[in-house]
Amino acid sequence: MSEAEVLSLIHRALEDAQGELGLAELPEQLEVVHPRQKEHGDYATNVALEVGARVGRNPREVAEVLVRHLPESDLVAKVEVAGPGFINFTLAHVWLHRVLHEVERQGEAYGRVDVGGGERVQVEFVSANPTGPLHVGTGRGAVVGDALASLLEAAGYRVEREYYVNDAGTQAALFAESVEARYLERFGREAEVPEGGYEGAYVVELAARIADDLGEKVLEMPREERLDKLREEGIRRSLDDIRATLARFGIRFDTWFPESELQDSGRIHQAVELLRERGVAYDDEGAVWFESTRFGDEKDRVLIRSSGDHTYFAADVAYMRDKFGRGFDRLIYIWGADHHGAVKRLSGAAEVLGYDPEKAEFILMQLVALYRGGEQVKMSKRTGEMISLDELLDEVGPDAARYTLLTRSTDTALDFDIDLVSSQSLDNPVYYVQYAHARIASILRFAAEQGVTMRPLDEVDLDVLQEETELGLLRKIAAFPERVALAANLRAPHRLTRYIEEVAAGFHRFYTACRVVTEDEELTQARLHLAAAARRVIANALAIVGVSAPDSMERLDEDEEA
RNA sequence: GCCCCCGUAGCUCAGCGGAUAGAGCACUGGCCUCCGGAGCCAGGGGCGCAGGUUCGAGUCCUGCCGGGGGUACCA
Repeated sequence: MSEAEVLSLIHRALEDAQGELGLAELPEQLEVVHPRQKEHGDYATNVALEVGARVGRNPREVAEVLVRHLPESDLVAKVEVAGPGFINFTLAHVWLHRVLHEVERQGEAYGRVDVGGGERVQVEFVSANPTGPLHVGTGRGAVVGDALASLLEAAGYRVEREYYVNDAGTQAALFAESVEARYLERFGREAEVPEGGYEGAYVVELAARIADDLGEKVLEMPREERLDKLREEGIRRSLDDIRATLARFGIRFDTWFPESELQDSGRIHQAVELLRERGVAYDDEGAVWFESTRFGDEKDRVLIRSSGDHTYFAADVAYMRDKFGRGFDRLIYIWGADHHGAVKRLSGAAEVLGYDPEKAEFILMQLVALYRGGEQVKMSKRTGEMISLDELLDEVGPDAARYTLLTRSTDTALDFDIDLVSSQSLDNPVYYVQYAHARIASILRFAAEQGVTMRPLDEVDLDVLQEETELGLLRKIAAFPERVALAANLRAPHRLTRYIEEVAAGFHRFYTACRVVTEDEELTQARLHLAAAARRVIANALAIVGVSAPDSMERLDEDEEA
């Protein structure tokens, strides 16, 4: 609202002054920003700079003209022309006080905005092969995908979360053979994990569980039937494990979409044939190829191998058709950066198939490098040398793990040192913001204990909130909706964790400078409402990123053994 | 070679084309008769290099240098 109000003032001034400025057309895009320097007010606009450049007049003069034409508003305390020609708006305190009413009125919904317009968007994430436990790298995708989905919901999109289950390709077959080997060994038979198969201890345990559940009956099956059975049993159990791990992170999916469904229904081959009809697929050396060089790829890529098996890419094309066919307006893929090569291909295919490539967004996450005690831990699913996400959660806890994975831009590679995050966990910003929340809860408890009852906001004189730290906190609280919109538009959940830290810092500063519960009843009432609003914003924002907002935290044990 | 990401404070990272570039950690010095000191305040230090676009560039474009990742009829 705030931005819109200021923008409309500027717009009216522009219309009014159009003739005087000799401006043929109004600038189509007006914008205001929050200046970095406090002295520059709450909002600043650069229109005068743009208009000045366009009509060849000194921007400061233009700014002066515009200011003369600005409509009066009792929400604006001061308007100034500054620097090269910025117009700075300082909001009246009344405006800031008003935000507390807004927070109270909207409650849990405060911060929600509508930039999505109810668009149906599907976020597909994790989608790790169900051949073993999730590891830390996939953890980043899990957390970012889930937080982004929540963020988009808060921004007015209708969101569905989906996990694509690779249960039909080469890896699934290798997995089945690996499980088979361990299963046979379990019954004393000679067997070996195939070349390129899954060597990890996980498969041994999994085979043992299957052997316990099904006994020897799988032994007698013909090979092909046995492999089918073991693949199905193995994948089902892996998915259960994956689901359990994700549940610890608070992540759930609306849909688990199996690749086998695309294969069994013949839709992968259908998709390939469609590409052929559009003239971008051809046969060569017994395989079917996609002309990805048309889309900037350095070479064409195989869709169907000469063995008759489809590649991941072929399934991806069929899968995308399926997604759009289900009526989503927008698809968001959360992929690891190691898959970036597939992006051009797939969006090329989308274009050929008549979809708007803009409607399929790819968010590439740079990789997570895991460290333990300063030493990098090399991970390989094949050899089974890896730290699972479960182990990480055991050591660090879901809140700290989740928050840490959300503090950085997805464009940045992330070094995650387990020892550092767990041993220095008190320095983790997640505790900083949770502490702010708990502190506020504690104040509210204290007030109640003192017999102070919060009056309805309508009966509280908010005008007593005039301290710099009070106003600063109010500004942070007021900014929540626009921060949600920005983070959603940028598809950047880390923008939100940053914001939460700003609110927490704003609160801590306020707390240090201002005592809430005092003899002054009016001031106490106003400050209680301010604190409650800050708590509400922290809680709502933490809910979006999926981190808990505790009402109390365990006290540090000062007497810990030295 | 080609493709993607990154290069900002001693370290880890933010930064919506705007004015005097911010946090955390680390370091130094302060702040509890009172609501939780897991806090607050103060201090030092920084946009890889070279061009270009723009009234204005950490931000956009080109080239170079450095780091990470990808580049299979693997996923």
